[in-house]
Amino acid sequence: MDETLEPQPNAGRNHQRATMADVAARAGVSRTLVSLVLRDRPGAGAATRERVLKAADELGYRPDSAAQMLARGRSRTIGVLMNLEQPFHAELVKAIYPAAEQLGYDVLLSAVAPGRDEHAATEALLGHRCEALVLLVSDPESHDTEKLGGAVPTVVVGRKATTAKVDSVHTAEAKGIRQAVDHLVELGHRRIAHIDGGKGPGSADRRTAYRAAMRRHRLADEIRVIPGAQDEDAGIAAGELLLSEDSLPTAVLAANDRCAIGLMHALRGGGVAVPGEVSVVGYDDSHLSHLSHINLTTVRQDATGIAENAVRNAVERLENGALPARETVCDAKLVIRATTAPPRTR
Amino acid sequence: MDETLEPQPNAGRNHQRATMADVAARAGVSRTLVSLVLRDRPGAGAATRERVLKAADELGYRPDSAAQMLARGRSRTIGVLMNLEQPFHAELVKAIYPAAEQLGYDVLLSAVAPGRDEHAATEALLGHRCEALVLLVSDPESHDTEKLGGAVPTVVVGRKATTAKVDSVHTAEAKGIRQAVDHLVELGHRRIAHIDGGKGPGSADRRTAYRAAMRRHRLADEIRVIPGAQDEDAGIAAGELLLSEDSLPTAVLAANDRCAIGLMHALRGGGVAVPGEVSVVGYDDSHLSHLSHINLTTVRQDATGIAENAVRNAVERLENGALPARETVCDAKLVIRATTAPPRTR
DNA sequence: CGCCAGTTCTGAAGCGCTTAACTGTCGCGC
DNA sequence: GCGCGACAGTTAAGCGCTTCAGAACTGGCG
Repeated sequence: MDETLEPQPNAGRNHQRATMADVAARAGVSRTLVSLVLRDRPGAGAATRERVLKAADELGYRPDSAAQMLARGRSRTIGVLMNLEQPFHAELVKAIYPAAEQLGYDVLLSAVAPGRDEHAATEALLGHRCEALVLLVSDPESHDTEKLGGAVPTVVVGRKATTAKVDSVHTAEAKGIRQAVDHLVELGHRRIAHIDGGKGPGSADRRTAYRAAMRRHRLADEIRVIPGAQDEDAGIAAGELLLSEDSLPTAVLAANDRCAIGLMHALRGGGVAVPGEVSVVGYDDSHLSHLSHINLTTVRQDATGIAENAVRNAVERLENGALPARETVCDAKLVIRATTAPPRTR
Repeated sequence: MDETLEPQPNAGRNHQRATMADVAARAGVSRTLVSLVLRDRPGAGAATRERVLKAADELGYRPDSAAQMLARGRSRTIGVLMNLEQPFHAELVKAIYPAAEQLGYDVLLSAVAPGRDEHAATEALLGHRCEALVLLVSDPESHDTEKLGGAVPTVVVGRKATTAKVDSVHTAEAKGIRQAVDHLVELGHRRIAHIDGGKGPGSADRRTAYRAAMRRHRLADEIRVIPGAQDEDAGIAAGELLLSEDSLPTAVLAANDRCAIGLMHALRGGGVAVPGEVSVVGYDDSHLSHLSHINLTTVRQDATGIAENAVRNAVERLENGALPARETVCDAKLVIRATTAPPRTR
C-alpha cells in the first residue's frame, strides 16, 4: 500500500493552454476586461482593446467553452441525433451547421450505432449540455421522445410528432407523392405499386398519400402496398417478390432512393427493363439519384428548408419558453429524370 | 404529477435541471459524498450509497459534463473529424464509439461540410476541449495537421502521416492491392487498369502498390493508372473514358467501392458485361458491396481494428506525454464476390 | 486508557469563465 | 464650484463539479 502509484495527475493536460488570467496579466488588465474585449462588448478603450487582443493572440488563447457555458449558465449548443448511414441525414446536417451558426448556436452531432441506441446517443448530447435537440432519427414507438420534449426543446425531423411536447418539421409527403402519382398516371400508368418504408420517417404519410392519390385517379383497385424499409435490401426484396409473381406493376413508387436503387438492381437482374417495362420513382433526391447512370426520377425534399426550420423552431422555443408545439411542413417536388416512361403498350 | 416536494436549496427560481447540491440535500449528505457515489468511488457506506442513488434517480439528475471537465481539468473527450458522405467513415465512427467508451473516453463528432472546412471543424472540436483528435479526413497538403499535432495528440486515419508530430493508422494498402492483383492474374487477366483515388486517403499507397504488384507479375507494360477520385462520378467518368477507346482492359481496380459502382454503371450502360467482359474490384467492403445485386469483389479494410488502434494511440499519447509518432498498419483482405471472373477468351 | 488505523463523511478551495455591482476619472452645463 | 452622466476599469460572487485535507466515529490492541 504505498502511494508511489500515482495515476498520472497531469494526464490530458500536458499542454496547459493559456487562460484568461494569463492574457490579463500579459496585457496588464483585469480578467473581466479581457472577457469583455474578447466578446466584443463595449466597455474597453480602443488602445486597451488592442493590447488585449494582441496578448491573446500571442498566447494562442482559445476560450474554454466548458467554462463559458458553466459561467453563463447556458451552452448555446444544439444537439443533433443522426444516423450515419442515411445519406439524407448527411444532407440535413450539412444544412444545419450554417443555420445554427447564423443564430449563434453551436452544433453537436451524436450518431446511433450498434451498441449505441437512440437513448444512449441523446443522453450523450444532454450530458454535453445541449439546450435543444434536433432528432433526425426517432422511434415513434419509444416514449423517450415525449420525456425529452418535456425536458428540453426538441424538434423531430422527417415525421409528424407523436407527442404534443415536441415540434416537428417534415416534408409535404402528400404533395410529393401526389406529384409522382400524377406524373405516372399522365404517362399512362395504372398499375402503380408502392414499397412502404416501414418505420422510417415519413413512411406512414407517404403510404397514406399514395392511397389517396390513387383514389383521386379512380385507381383504388390498383392500390398495392409492398412492405419494405428505407434501404437497398428492402428494394431488392420487393423486386424479387414482384419478379416471382405472374405480372408486374408498370410503375413502382419506392420508399426512398436507396430502396429504388435496390429495386432497380433486382428488376434489371431479372431481365426487366427500367423504365421500359417498369417505371421507378425514388424519394429524397440524394446524391445517388443524380448519378448519370442511375438518373432516378425522385421526389426532392428541401433539406435546407427543413434544416433551417428545425433549427429556428428549436431556438425560438429556447428563447421564448412556452410556445405551443408546432408543425412545419416543407416543400416537396418531383424531379423527373430517366427512370419513368410511358408503360409499354400491349 | 408526482413531484415530491422536499426542502430544495435552490427552490424559488429553478425549473432548471437538478444539480448535485439538490441530490445531496434530498439524500441528506454532502455534495462531496454524492460526487463519490456517482463516480463509483470507494468511501461511502452501502446504505448511504443506496440513498444517494435513489435521490439522484428521483430527481432525474444528470452530471454536467461542462462542470466536470472544468473541475477535473480535463475532458476525457476525443474529437473525430469526419466526412458525412463517406460510408467508410460511418463504419469507422461506429467502431470508434465503443472503443473510446471502453477506455473511458467520450466522443465528439465534427463533420466537414460546405462552408465548414477542416480547419473550422477541428476548431470546433478544440473549443469543446477535446484532448485528442482522430482525423478521418485530413488534407495532406495543409499544414494544419502539423500545428495540431504539436498542440494536441492527433491521429490521422487512412493515410500515412506527413508530419512527425502525429500518429497514423491505416490499412496495409499494399497487401490488399496485391491480393486483388494476384486474384485477377490467377483468373487469367493481364490488362488490369487502376482508377486512382486522387487526394483521397490511401490512394497514393494503392497506386504505388498497384504498380508494384503488376511488376511482380511481369505486367509492367500493362500498367495503366486512370486519374479519378473516391466517388461514383469518378467511376462513371473512368468508365466513359474506357468505353471511348479502342479496346477495354479486362479488369479494373477501382479507387473504392463507390468508384467501382459508378464504373460498373457506366460499363453496363455502354453494353459491357461485368464480369463477363470486364472484371471489377472495389475497395472498402462498404455496405454497398454486400448488396446481392451488386455483389462486388472488394478489399475489406478492418474498420474495427483501425478504430481501436486510432483511439488507443490517442489515449496512450494522452496519458504518456512524450511518445514518438507511431504508424499502425491494419490488415486488408480481399473479399471475392461476383464481379470478377476469368477474362473472356478471344 | 490511550493510541493508531480504518472507514465514512464534511468543508473549503478552486477549475476558467461571466455577470453584477462598484470605483474612479473625465468633461460639461449650470 | 458642484453635480452628473458617460466611460474605463475593477472587485467579488458564483456556475456545478472534483479534490484535498481533515473531522467524526468506529474498533482493536498494547
